Amino acid sequence: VKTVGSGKTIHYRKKKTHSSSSSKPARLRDVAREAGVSVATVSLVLSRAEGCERISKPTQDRVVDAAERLDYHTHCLARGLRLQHSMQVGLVIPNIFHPYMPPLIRGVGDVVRSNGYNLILLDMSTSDAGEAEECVSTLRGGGIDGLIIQGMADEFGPSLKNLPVVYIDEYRVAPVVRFDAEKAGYELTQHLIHEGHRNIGFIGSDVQRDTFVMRQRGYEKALTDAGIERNADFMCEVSVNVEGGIRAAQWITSFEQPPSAVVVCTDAIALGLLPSLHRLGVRIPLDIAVASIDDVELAALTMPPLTCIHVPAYEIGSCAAKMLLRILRGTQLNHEVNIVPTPLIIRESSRQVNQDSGKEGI
Amino acid sequence: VKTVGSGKTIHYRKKKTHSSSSSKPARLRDVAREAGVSVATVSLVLSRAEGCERISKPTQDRVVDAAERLDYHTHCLARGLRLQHSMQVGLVIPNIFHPYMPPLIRGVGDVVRSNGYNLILLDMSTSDAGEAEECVSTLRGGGIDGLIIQGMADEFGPSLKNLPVVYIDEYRVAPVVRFDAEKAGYELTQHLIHEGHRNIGFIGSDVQRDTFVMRQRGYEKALTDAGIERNADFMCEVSVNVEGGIRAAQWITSFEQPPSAVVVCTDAIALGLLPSLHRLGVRIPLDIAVASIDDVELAALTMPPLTCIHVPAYEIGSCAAKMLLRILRGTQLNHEVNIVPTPLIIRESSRQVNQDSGKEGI
DNA sequence: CTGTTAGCGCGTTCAT
DNA sequence: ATGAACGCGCTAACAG
Repeated sequence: VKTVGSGKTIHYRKKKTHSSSSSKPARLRDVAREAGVSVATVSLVLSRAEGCERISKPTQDRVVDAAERLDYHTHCLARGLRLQHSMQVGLVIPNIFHPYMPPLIRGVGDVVRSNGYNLILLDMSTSDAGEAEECVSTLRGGGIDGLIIQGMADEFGPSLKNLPVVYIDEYRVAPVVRFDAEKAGYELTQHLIHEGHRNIGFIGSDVQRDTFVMRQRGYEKALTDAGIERNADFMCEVSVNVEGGIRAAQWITSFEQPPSAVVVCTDAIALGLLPSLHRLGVRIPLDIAVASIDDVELAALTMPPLTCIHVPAYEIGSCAAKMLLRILRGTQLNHEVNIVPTPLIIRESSRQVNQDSGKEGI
Repeated sequence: VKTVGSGKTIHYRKKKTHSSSSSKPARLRDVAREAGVSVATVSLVLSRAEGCERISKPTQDRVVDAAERLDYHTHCLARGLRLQHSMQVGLVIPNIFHPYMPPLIRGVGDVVRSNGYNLILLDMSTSDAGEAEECVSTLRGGGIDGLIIQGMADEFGPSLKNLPVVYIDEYRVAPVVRFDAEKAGYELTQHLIHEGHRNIGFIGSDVQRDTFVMRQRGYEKALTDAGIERNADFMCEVSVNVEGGIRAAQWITSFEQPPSAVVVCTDAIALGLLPSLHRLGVRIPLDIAVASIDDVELAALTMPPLTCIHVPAYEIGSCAAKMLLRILRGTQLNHEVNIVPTPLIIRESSRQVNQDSGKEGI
């Protein structure tokens, strides 16, 4: 019986079931009692899996056996508190509905999980600006060891102080992994020019994220470099989803003299655009050629198959996760900028002549 | 200076920066010192947001002010350890690539987040059976307060002991939220029968989850009830993704006398099937009518638009989350089975006559 | 080789 | 109205 301070002992939990098959989960001390050793020994044996010196073999066996019997599982919170890490990383995304997201999330998830970390998904689609920051603020205190932020760098100001962060698809922060969005817009436009188009439109995003600004800049630069004058009438902004594509189709058909080709800033829009144009009687690529950025899985299966800049979402996610893990292991990479390659995939939506079906995607 | 036990004091952290702008995050005791009160007072003021009696107004202000100055954030792990909850729930899904998942995830996320919980996403796509269970096992100890499991009930055995769980789309466990998959298969088949079809095929899943078994059972029952003999040749099993749809298209075109209609067990397959059939020269619904289950966003934009049983993924997710929260608040609902309605959405892919485009989805 | 115990940061009871 | 101290469960430093 120990006596501390003023000599009083307060019992928070009156019940002290010594039974080993209690409904309460087993604790370290329960295992220690069951195995007839101290908690330190149990901790030593169970934490260093297999690589545990100092403790005799028979003792180890007794401990492992006892833990098994009691169905013991380390208490994450207690362990985390002691070790000062939660083994959790957060992933902040603006919109889980974009078909670009699932592979990106899986890329992050695969890497962090195989390294013992859990993934906290922070889908900010339905949140206002302040909520995202507040949400992360809460997590700051021990909740997460690091953070990956896709396309929402602006929403987080000083609240990220002293928290390891890796960004995705950003241009004014680091460390970051992204593809060259300007080059993507440029190459797509250039491709359409090579196909003989001069009146090329651009369907942009109504949210002003850096990656979208760069895509548009690439489009504009390609026109300029080819000596083609820009026509502001041929540019529009819609929401980044299927609805946006539907609206873009209406926009295109509203012209007396529509562009002969359009660059779409992202597949999420193109996926709505193509079927909508088809229903409005616009033939692709005969009446209008279409090219887009992302190359999500379904882009190869639109009618006709969609010419795209392929953005490797899974690789981007896993790369970001790997970078974050390096930071968590102590490496400083404050200024690292990782740019992943984005090949141009030419399909029928932009080809003038070759109309034979049945080749792509099957 | 206090003396406990053998009278020795070990200093884990030698440095004791009393500066308020240290790089280390501020702790409760730092705020207490800054405000000139005890930690108990600070805890009292900061935990009960605004609704804090007992403490005088000026003291409260001093505390709040000090916390603000030091950029104090409660340490999740410490708080969780003390309160015996992590304020985190897990969501286990078999495959984030299925277009049914994003709205479901968001449904869960919205509800839990607005109740102060974080969402740990456990995407088991790339994991073998044991890994899923191991993963959850680790989380068990304090890591999560509850769990939502979609379509993977079999993978988890006794490891879920004493952990609040809500299932989605399961048939042999509870509490659960699901739609009536058998009715879905039944109504779709019945619809095709009403459209005049007799030779109706079924494209099933090659993984044997209950929901898929029930969908097939509904299809079979509808045929039986209509007095149509089942033809095993008209049933196949493919992987639940776009590739599966592509393979299903090849399967259909391999018949000399193909079925005049098919029920597809899920949109993920149908999304690959439709364009593939189109490329193989099969006209829909003229040569073959198609109907599917899920009604994901893009189902309204296929060519032609896809007849579906609409499954409200967001509602299912949010319903499961609400049920879990009720359990976490102490309500027992061990046997609750929540079945959400699934309307039949008839579109052009199954209509024999009405071929006018431009009505659906725009 | 094993046991004892401080302390991670917080919430809370009891005493003042 | 406020403060002192315990303990949530675990790891690690140190004693034996």
